[in-house]
Amino acid sequence: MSERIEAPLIAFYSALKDAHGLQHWWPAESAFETIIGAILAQNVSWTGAYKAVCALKEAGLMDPHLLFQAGEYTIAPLIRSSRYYNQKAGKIMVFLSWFLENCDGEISKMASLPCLKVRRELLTLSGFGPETVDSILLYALEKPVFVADAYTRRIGSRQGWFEENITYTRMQEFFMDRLPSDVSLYNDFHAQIVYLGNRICKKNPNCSACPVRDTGIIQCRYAHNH
DNA sequence: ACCCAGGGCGTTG
DNA sequence: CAACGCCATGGG
Repeated sequence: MSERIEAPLIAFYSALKDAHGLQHWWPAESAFETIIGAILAQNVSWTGAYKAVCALKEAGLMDPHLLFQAGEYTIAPLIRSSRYYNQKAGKIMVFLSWFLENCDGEISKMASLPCLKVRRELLTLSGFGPETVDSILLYALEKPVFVADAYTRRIGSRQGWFEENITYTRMQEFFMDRLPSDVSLYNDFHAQIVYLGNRICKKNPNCSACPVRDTGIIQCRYAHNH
């Protein structure tokens, strides 16, 4: 309850923002598109996920009712570039079933439901884990929910903030306990972590060219062989 | 040829 | 509980 604000964490974020600029997440034309994008972006590069988003838009299907009517076997080939496209086509249908049933396919209704209730319910859907659900809450519904991920774990542990094997929940609490409840801050903080995480070594925590600690000036795009 | 990307689930030991 | 296998594209 005593949410004291920790300056070092803010300073870390500021260093990243100063070095790389605001990331302007989530790139989408609508909140619904953000949700679909969050599903398609699971464990794949954003370029692949974004191509799939565009394919759905070009097919005129970026709409809850039309997408649901199209069915998973129609959308699967459209989203090939998002990698596990058969699974993801199924996940989209699973979400749409919930969305149409509980919100009539209207984002405003979803946003007006209690955040924790939505979080609980989405987490029961097959294919929707904490990161995807929290991304939907933060980036589509603009709820003050901090999104953690594999990069957050990697970077946070290299910073000495927590152990590498920390759970998702505890990692999320680490940030929410130390940051003001600010949607814009949560938004760009996670985006900065992803930007940084994308260009540091996955395997070598001690890579001298990976400037995770302190400034955030990037030198290592794991271009060298360890 | 390799590595890895804005995860999550099901199955083993 | 951890440690895997599975899904199955595309860019560097």
